[in-house]
Amino acid sequence: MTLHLYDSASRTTRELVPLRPGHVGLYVCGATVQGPPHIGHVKTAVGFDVLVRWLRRSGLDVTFVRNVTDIDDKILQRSAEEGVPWWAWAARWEREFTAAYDAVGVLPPTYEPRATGHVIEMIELMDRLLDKGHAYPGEAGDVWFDVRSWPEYGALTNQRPDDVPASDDAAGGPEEAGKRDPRDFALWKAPKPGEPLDASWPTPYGRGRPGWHLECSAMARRYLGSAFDIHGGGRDLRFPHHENELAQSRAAGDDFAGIWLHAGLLNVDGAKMSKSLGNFLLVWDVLATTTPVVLRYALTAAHYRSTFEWNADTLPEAEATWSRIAGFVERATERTGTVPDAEVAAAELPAGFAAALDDDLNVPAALAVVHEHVRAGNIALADGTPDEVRTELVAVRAMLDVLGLDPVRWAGAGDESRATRALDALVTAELAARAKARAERDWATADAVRARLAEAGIVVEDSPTGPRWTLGGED
RNA sequence: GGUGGAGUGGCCGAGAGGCGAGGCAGCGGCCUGCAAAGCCGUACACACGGGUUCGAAUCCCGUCUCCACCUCCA
Repeated sequence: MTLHLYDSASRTTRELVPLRPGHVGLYVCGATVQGPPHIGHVKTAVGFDVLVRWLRRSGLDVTFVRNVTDIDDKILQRSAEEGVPWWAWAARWEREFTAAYDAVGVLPPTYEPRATGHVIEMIELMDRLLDKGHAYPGEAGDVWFDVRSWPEYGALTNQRPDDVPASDDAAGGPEEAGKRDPRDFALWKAPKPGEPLDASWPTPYGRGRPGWHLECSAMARRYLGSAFDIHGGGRDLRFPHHENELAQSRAAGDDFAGIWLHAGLLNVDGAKMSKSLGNFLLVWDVLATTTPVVLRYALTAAHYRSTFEWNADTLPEAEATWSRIAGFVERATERTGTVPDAEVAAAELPAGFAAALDDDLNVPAALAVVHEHVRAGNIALADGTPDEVRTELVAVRAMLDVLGLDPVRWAGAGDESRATRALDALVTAELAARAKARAERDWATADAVRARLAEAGIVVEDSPTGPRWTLGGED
């Protein structure tokens, strides 16, 4: 079986057949950097990260482009309120997004183009649309897409053109003067009174700045070509953003995306996050209460297309499940020795796992296979041979690696620190005292040692090969 | 109003005509000096009402409820 994906344009599941054999071009709409990232942003990013990892693991060369929208109405407005140049405001939040993606293990894209760096490409695209009669300049210097000239408008979101609501671009403002149809949307926006001069660029139609939708069409073409394999984004972007992208690119003569992927959004306590409901979760606030890998696990564990229902149980449950998985990998590694990353990357994956991911990235079903192998590994650890333990360890790590969840990689270098070695020496001394007491059947002394260590956040577990210690959970 | 998605056991969460995915929690057991970890066992689950079928959580009709998008959205 090969990868099949649910294409939200045709509303069918389709086999991914790369336009260029062995290569996949992927464009994902990134953030408008107007404020700090919330967990919904990283939820979507983690979903596409699994896609990228699986494509690469399947032997495909992936060119992954994820844009940054670094200019828009809200950025101009917020930065003005804060008295900061708009470009400094955008750069600040762009760095925050990058840090948040890095924290949860989202691999960086091949390229991350900014809207403001691609005005030339946007002008070229507008020229093509103007030449073909699909765009026209408005009276105030804006450039509009002519919806009536494009009968396919509405195709992506299954709307008949007549049902498409009126565009609200500059609704009621003088900018709208000369608009031919209420549904026409802005390709290019003339500067509004009071906007900084450096927020506009010269064009053949006058100074102005990008309309939101234009940048993605222009940048996808620049880096992936006029036709490419997959276009992704959050479900909220289907209309108008992606509908408009599709219309302007196709009207300009580009084939554009082959498959459209839309990630389910994240609800908190049953409703969309909003500041007024008080259920708005910033990435940094969540990471103050848990570890990045637990957040990653929680966000990875649901299907990418489902609405993610976040509630108070989400993190504790993810923590419990993650501990089970990571605990096995840790114990197995202690038993068999470290498995080289290269061996993990080259290992054959269990068929059920691969089949699950090939079926529209069914991560929950894939994780069920992971758990089956964790159980088999635990059984081998109890009464199997080292070879059997190692086989399951490699399988589990290989599968988790595809999901961006290999515990060995997440454990990081901290375990080898001098502080850890010093702590190990002290704990080992304590455990030696406990072993002596146990040998003498002095349970009170033995339990006192264990209690003292527990007080310090150190968990002692006895195993067939002797006691082992770990640092306990966060709290 | 238009468009799309969803309702699965105490909770989370896949599946999509016949074999009870998986996880978390609970209960019983094994192991342990006691624990922990692990293992084994443990569930009249598919919103409601009809229908099709030898057989429906899955297909059809109807009803109810929830969510999202409809020019700020990931």
